[in-house]
Amino acid sequence: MNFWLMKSEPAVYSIDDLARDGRTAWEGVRNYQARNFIRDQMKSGDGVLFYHSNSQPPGVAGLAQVVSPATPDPTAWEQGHKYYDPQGSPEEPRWFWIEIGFVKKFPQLVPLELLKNTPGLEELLVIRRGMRLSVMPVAPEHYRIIKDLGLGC
DNA sequence: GCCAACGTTGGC
DNA sequence: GCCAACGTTGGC
Repeated sequence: MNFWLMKSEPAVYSIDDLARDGRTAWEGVRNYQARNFIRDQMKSGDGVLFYHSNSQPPGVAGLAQVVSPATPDPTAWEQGHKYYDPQGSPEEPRWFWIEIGFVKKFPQLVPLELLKNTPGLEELLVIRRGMRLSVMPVAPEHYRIIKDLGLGC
């Protein structure tokens, strides 16, 4: 079982939206490194930290889990779609998505600032300068620490 | 709104 | 294959 952090702008899709929908397809990943994580490593049951980016303040808003295997992202060949990519096709898919399911919204958001100041999280990727991946791996120990912070343990 | 960091594109 | 230009991300 692996653990991940996935970024979303809450103005676009928030943890509350996920709570309402129950599950959602993570469409629109158009970065090869993130694509490779999705396609090659994400498995049903993997734990997900749902991160709110571009918000006040940014931080981890709750927990989700992977609920589907990776499948081709069909928005890539929808002409006119925001995520349309003319270089892909159903025969040779270039981009993939997984679906995530809602697990829990934290009673209060774990702000980026707290992640930076929590001992044991020094190596967490999301606090690194210039780390812009929308999907990134999280060490099991880091996941546990952040989950405990979020749940108030 | 600013701007640093980074990925991608495309001319050569 | 190099690298400048450009677009995007995302914290501040």
